[in-house]
Formats: sequence, structure tokens, C-alpha cells
Amino acid sequence: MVRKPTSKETTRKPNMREAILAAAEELFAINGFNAVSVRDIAQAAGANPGSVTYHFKTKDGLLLEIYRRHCGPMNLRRSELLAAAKRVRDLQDRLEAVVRAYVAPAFTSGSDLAGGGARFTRLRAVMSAEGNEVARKIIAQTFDDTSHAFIDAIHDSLPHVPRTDIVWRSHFLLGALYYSLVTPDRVSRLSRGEADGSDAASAIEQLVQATVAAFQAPALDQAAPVRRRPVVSSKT
Amino acid sequence: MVRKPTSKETTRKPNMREAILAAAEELFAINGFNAVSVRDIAQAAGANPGSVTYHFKTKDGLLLEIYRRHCGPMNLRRSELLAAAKRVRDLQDRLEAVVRAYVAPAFTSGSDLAGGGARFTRLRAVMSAEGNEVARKIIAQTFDDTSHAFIDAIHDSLPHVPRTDIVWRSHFLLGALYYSLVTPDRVSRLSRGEADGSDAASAIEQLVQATVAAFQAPALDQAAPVRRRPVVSSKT
DNA sequence: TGATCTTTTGTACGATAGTACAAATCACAT
DNA sequence: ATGTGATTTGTACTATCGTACAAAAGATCA
Repeated sequence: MVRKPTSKETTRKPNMREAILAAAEELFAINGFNAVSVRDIAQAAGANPGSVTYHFKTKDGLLLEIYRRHCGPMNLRRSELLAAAKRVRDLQDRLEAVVRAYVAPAFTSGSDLAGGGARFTRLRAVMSAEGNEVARKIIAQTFDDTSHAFIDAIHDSLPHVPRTDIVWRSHFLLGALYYSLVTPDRVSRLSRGEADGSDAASAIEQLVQATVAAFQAPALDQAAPVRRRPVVSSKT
Repeated sequence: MVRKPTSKETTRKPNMREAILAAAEELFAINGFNAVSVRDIAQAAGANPGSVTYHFKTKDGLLLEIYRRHCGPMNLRRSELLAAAKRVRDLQDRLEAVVRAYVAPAFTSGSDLAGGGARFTRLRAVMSAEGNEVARKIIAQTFDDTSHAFIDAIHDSLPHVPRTDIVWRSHFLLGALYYSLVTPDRVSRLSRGEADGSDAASAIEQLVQATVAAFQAPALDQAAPVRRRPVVSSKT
């Protein structure tokens, strides 16, 4: 086993392995796992189908490697931003900073891979919807710690809101985040062209603003008795 | 009297066609369109694969029929609830009623089909993530009118918020709604068992409460100048 | 009952899926 | 240059896919 110690680590060969990863990520994120064949991926990467088997053994293995590539850097980036957000003194500002620390890395590049943040997040959204087993496992064991850290940080800013409510609302946040990446065109369509659903900056700002307000909503248990709840029934 | 009404409408036999529809809806909603084979559906329905072809011609035709079954009733139900909600006098109560009118039918039965609401909504979520063409077409031409009606109703309750923001926030609402139906177990897990993500009533209440607050958030354009935005940067 | 229409069954076909594997090719240290 | 391990290619195998279609079975009514 001879490694390559001589030349610098920045080996600059037209790496087929990377091309396959990039093509797979793109195709999976758009069409889902099952709709994309190994041959589709190979063709998009300019590679031979057998090459995929050689590098990743199976199609599942390829997906797993995509996750391995992104989870670490994105988690790290989030931890950094979360740590910085926690240092914000003003409670209101801190809440917004924490939410932003959660949202931003999902849209922007979470690693050195070009524009990989949004694409990988969209991939996660699609895999989640498809109930992909490989994705489910690695996500649960990779992101749950981070999710708990964010939930705790938000709870610190909103001590009067029960943790259960925080969990629900952060779940809604992730759902909104995912959906914004999955069907951005719907925003453009419903706004009759006034908004661009594909604009990451707009999406982030809108999402942060809306989510902060959602987190600040009164807790369910105390909201109910304070004001009567409007009872709506359809006619008849 | 000789001619009895065409047995099509009134027939009450153990309908294989219905069994296939129900099985397909269930399987598609859980595993996605591409992961489920016609044979899987037939087996789950206790039918022969050829029977699926006979009743629905193609797999796409089967999906289309599922949508046709649900879209009408769910839209109708939403319209009824929206009309009732618009009659609420208090502006704050009306907003909540409108949101509830949008959310509730997605969780509960939208038609006479047993418990079909949540299942069909989950199906829509999964098809949306997979970018299914059949679903995309029928959804856009069936639900966009309703979506606009809700957006307008919400805008009426919040005249000071630009329509663009309303669109974004209602988009987030749908994303949160979808995600709650796709991975309810995540709520249970992150709350460490304190919340049940599968409980429709809890989901509705949490979602309505959070969303109403999100809609009531200040508009983006006016929020920015009023308070300084906390700028967060990770330590370099 | 027999005739006719609807529905279900069984089977088969062509296409494509994931993957295995041997041969060919490349990269590179010696 | 040459040998060696890493990579790429080409091909093939088996399984399963969606769908077609003829035959069997069931239902309906003169």
C-alpha cells in the first residue's frame, strides 16, 4: 500500500469519484433516490456504470458517502454559529441569532463543496419524504445532538415556553425549510412573480422572521384559558 | 322501472377497485411512488396485478385517480370552513379561524373516505418531494385557487403585512404541515417522549398557534429599520 | 337457460434495474 | 522502460419493473 506522500495533498486530477458524487447528489436531490438509476448517475458524471460499483460498492453506499461528506461540515458550521449566537446578550436578538444559525447553513454552502448547502438540504428533505432507511439512520445519529443543542438554546431564550412547544415549533421550522428548498417555484407562482422562491437570501430572512415570531408565541397551555378560542363550524 | 339506474353508481359489492385505491394510497404515502410496484399494490389489496391495469390502465392513472378522489372533497371542506372563518368578527380570532380552516382538513378526514385526510396529505407531501409530474399538474390546477383564497383571507386580517410576506409564511405553513405528517416520530424523539408527533389534535393546535404568530410577525421591510439586526459571525 | 358484458386471473414480453467480474487502461515508483 | 496496484471499461447475469392480452370466472337480463 503505497500512499502518495510526495505530491501535495491537493491532488488535482479529474477525479471521477467526485464527479459521481456530485452527479448523484444533484439527481437524488431533484428526483429522489428510487427514480434515479446508477446508469443515470454514471452518464451525468461522464463515467461508466461499473465505476460507481467500484467506488461505492452499492447505490446505498453512494448515498451514504454523500451524507458523510456533508454532515460533518454542516454540523460544525452550525455549532460555530450557535456558539456565536449564544454570546448575544439581548434575549430577543439572541433568539433571532440562534434561529439564523440553524437556518443559514442549510441554504448556503455548508462546506467547501460548491453551493452544496442548499442542494444537500434538499436531498435530505427528499430522502426524508421517501422514508429512505440509509438516510434516516445517519440523520438521526448525526443531527439529533445538534437539534437538541438548538432546542436548548431556544428554550434558554424563552424560558416560559414549555420544551414540548419548542420541539414542535422547531419541527415546523425544519419542515418549512425543507419545503422551501423542494418547491421554491410555488412561492413565485402564488406571489404572482412578486417574490422569487429560489432566492436564498429572501428565503432565509423570511424564514427567520416568521420562525422567531412562531417561537415567541404564547405556550399552548396558557394561551387557551387567556382568550376564548374561536370555534368554527361549517354551515349545516 | 325496467331500466334501473346504472349499477355503476349504486353498486355495493366488495369493490376490488376501491381496495386497490386504498392500498395504493397507503403504500405511496409511506414509501413514495417509485419505490412501490404495481405488484406490491395488488398484493396489499388482495388483487391480481392485471386487475390494476384493467381498472386504471397505468400506474400513473392509478395515482391520478387517487388525487381525483380527494381533491374535490378536501377543497370543498376547506371552502366551507374558510367561509365560516371569514364571518368571525374579531380580527385576531378570524386569523386563527382561517388558519385552522386551512390546517384541519389536511389532518382529519377530508371526505367520506375513512381517515383519508392525513394519509392523502402525506401522499401529497411525498409526491411533492419526489417531483412527481402527475401530482404537480393536478395539484397546481386544483389547489392554487384555494391557496389564493386563503392568502387573501389572511391578508384581510393583516392589511399591514405585504402580500409577499403572507405568501412566504403560508408556504412555510404548508411545509410544516407536510413535514409533521411525514416524520411525526421525530417530534416524539426530540421531545424525549413528552409529545406524540402522531397525535393529530396536538399537531393541529401547535401548528395553528405557531402559524398565527408567524403571520402576525412584522413585515420584513419595516422590521429591519426598527430594530438592528443581530449580526452573527463565527469566530474566524 | 343462454347470451352478453364486466371483472378477474394467469402468463408473458420487452425494458430496465442493481451489481458482479474479467479485461483493458492508467499512474507512477523503481 | 517496466512492473504493479489503482482505476476504468465493457459486458453479462439475474431480478423486477410496467404493461399487454387471452382465457377463465362472474354477473345480468331477455
